[in-house]
Amino acid sequence: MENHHHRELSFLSSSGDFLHNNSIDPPIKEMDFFSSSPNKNNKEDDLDQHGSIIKEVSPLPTLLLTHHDPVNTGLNLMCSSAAVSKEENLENSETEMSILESELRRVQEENHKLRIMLEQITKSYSQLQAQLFITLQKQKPNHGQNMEENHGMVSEQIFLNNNNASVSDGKQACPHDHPAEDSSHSSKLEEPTQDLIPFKKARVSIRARSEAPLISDGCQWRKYGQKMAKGNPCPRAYYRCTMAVGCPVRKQVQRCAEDKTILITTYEGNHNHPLPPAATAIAHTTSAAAAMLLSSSTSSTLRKESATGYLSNSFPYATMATSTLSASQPFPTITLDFTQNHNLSMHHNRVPLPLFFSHKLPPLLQLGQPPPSSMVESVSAAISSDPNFTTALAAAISSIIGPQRSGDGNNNLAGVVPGSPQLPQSCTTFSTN
DNA sequence: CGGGTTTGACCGGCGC
DNA sequence: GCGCCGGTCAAACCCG
Repeated sequence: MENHHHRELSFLSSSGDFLHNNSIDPPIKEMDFFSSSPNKNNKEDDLDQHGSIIKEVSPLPTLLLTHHDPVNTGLNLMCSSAAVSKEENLENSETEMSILESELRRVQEENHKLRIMLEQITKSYSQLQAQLFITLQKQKPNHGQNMEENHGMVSEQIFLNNNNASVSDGKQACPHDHPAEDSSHSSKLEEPTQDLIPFKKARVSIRARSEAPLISDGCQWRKYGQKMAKGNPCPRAYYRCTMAVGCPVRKQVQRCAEDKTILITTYEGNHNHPLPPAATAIAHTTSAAAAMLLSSSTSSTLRKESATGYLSNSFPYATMATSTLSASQPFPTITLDFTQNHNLSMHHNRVPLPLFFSHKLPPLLQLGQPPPSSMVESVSAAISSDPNFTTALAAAISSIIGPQRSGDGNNNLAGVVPGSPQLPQSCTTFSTN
């Protein structure tokens, strides 16, 4: 667990470093607040002599302070120069003090902003947890009531599915959707068994364009089967996670029948072991999607048009995808469609890859647009173009907070990361470029 | 030789 | 009951 936590920190830290290289605006420095970069230099030492106050007031790391090199340089010169008179030293000290004071005020302001941001993040996090908790509670009490609720859910999800086409072009023809099977499958949802094992059946689908036969998602997979699916000339491959013995996570990989450049990868289940950062982030995202799906399934309050917003609030790069809910399949499924981000690119100047996909996923770099020349530029573009950057930060923090709180069993939002069996098992479909 | 892939067989759910 | 279909198993095969 500790090791896992360390990995999460490293993941975020690296992101912070990328951000730090962008000298556009203060939020970049705010990300450095979470950086554990051991950046020690003389300037920091110099500041330490005067800066006990600074350290008490603000926990901001040295990276933030080192932005103001002239101040430190002046200190060094002042202390080392024997030719400077006492008066000049005094004057310089006063000047320096005023500079430090203004610096202190600025840091305090940034600290205040950080606090506000953190509060918002915590609030959103709590809301999501509460929503998930309510969902869990609703499913336990009496099945009779749930039957009625699910009855409503069925009709609603049928409604949602009927609107899928308008959200995701070409998706109808994909075997995952089977629009023609709506009636038969929707009737299944009325069965009590759906109430008994709803989590086990939850699925999330993500579609994207990819020439690669498989995407690298940070996990290790072993192929255990391949089948020809009805209505699709492309075979469906079955994989299971081999990162730990007995890990229940499985995934299916299949190309869309209509557009074979679209790769559909499906994840199912919760990992029972620590995950590498990339896989963790994906697991968070997919689990959030699954949680959202399950929440909507039971509460009947979440509608399709809010699905993307729901996801983008907790995992902002879901805004790159079109979210759709469907009850047309044997398992309730949510689809994150990344095949349409050429539209998004009109709104996001250069939409970088989801941070959590990381550089380990080169295929995803081909999402319909030229890849950024560097992660620095990617993140810079994200900052400058993505108004939801603060929620991106929230996602990153969630990936840290989640594992830390796993002990209490209630605080894991997306809980997929190591062992949170009480949380919904997700099945996510990735389509990559 | 060990680990991963391939592929036909098998199983269970579902509709007719 | 039968057939279809999705999902899984496991022996054979491949590869480094």
